[in-house]
Amino acid sequence: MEPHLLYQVSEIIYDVSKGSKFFNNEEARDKSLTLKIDRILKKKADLERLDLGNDKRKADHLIEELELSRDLSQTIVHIDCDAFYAAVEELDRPELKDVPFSVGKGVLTTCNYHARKFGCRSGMAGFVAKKLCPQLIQIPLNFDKYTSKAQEVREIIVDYDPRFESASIDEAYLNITEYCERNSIEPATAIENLRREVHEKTKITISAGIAANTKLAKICSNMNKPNGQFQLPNERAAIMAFMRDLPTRKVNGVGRVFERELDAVGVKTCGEIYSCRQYLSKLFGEKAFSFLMGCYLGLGRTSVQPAEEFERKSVGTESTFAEMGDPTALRKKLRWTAEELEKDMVRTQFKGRTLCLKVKLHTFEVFTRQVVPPKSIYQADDLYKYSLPMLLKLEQEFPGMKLRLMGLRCTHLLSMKKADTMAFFGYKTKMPTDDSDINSTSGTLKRKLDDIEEEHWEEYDERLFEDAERLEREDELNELETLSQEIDKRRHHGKEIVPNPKKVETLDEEWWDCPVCLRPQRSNEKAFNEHMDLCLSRQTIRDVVQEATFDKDVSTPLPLKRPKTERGKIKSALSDPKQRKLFFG
DNA sequence: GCGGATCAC
DNA sequence: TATGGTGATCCGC
Repeated sequence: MEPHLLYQVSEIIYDVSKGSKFFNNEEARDKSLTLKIDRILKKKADLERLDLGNDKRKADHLIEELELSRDLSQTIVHIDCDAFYAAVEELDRPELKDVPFSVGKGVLTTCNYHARKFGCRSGMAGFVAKKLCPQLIQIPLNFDKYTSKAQEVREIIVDYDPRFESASIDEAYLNITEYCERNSIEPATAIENLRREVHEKTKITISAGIAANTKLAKICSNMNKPNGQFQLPNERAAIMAFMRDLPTRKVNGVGRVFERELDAVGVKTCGEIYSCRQYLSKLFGEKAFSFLMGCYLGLGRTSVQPAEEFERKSVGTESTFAEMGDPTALRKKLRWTAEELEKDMVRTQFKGRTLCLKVKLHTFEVFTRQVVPPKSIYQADDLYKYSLPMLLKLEQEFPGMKLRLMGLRCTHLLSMKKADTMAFFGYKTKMPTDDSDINSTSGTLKRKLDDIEEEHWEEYDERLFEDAERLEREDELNELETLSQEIDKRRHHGKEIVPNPKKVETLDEEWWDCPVCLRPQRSNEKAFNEHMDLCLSRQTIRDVVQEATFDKDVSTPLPLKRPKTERGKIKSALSDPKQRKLFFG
């Protein structure tokens, strides 16, 4: 975009935004970022007076170490559908092709390239975009449509890498090393074919980056966008040269804030990271330090992994609404939010051991509060019961508060998928391993699988898979009930939990120290007892898990996160015809 | 472990 | 008139 146009765009954005609550909040955030940067600069000035020889050696040592780990043997590809939602909409409504339009009401989720010429961007408020481009057509989201289109694309890329990794609905990482070898084809040619095939079959254009690892591939897919590709050779010199002049912001993980902070200490490009290496760890922390060293060297992950194999860490829901201050209305909204979350918890088959309430005030300030209920929960009644005290406390903290958003999220998840839970609580003698074969699967599913193997998968009736799923689900529910009771017994030392569903606890000013965890707790007797129960039960769970999971060594801490079981993998594989094919030859 | 903040899409 | 939802991670305390 031309500089003078760019200026006009930002001027318009400023004019329509200034004075709004949103804008005021942005300004406040900007101010605090400026202060943070001042602190960073002062710290750097202090460091400059010190001898940082040690830090420099530490950095150089890390560079050496990282260099040894450099793996140039893999060919990784990042593919990215161009303006995906907009492209899908255009297929249904070809008349949109030549006019600027955006997808998403209120805030633009994405927009086509015509709209971008006017300065419209994803994430922009609808009314601002309309100001920039009065003829902009705004259409609502059709999530189901995008999901099914994405599936069409995936059915093609699976032929290039059956273990591809979905990074989001419209992005994927592939490892095509083996594909290229097997077909004696150059990566660039293979990806040209892939892009052509995707376009022919789905009418979606995609951009691709080809490089030695995921970090580089992701950057490369942005180089010739839209509908283009870029390959960075798997050579150290080429990679170093590429990174040297690359603005830090281009790297995944460097956002608006980190870019500004780095800029302030004189780092605009990844190459400039090197000259600052002795400061980085003290200025930005150890994690950021090694991340930046990886950026300087152009290192990244060389493995890709199906997304289903990643473990989920939270389930949550949130929504924005017209400013609301009436406590009764807020309770009603909380109740509704709890009901929404229950649906997601059931859908994903999890209970949560902690519950997090998020609110956004009318000023756009965001606050979160969390509790650990005395048991893991997922039902709306429980979600509401345990989040209400947090809401009440916030009302005390901000008298007369008005909200524009409310959200609930469960973390420290407990999987309700039977295999996981059984293994977790020691009902299986051996933890499933990653590469265990299909025969290690037990129960209903295995029998079904044995049957299937005798037949040809393509001829197998889809409904029988559903039957298997349903049978298994019934099994799970029954066993889960038994298991749940067993767990509760163990967790509470045989004490009965007395439910008290209606009474809302008041928040006392007084605090007592819990004798188990030694932390201050509300002095309300019931709440205090519940908390103590939890503290005790945590210890009990540790004991149970250690007994069940480990032969001798009980020093390992509570494994909150467990590897996904083989059974889970098989189930996800069965839901995809291409992968099913892989399983059965 | 909690709450704020950042980041990606 | 008016600025999203979901999930992850890191830091300071």
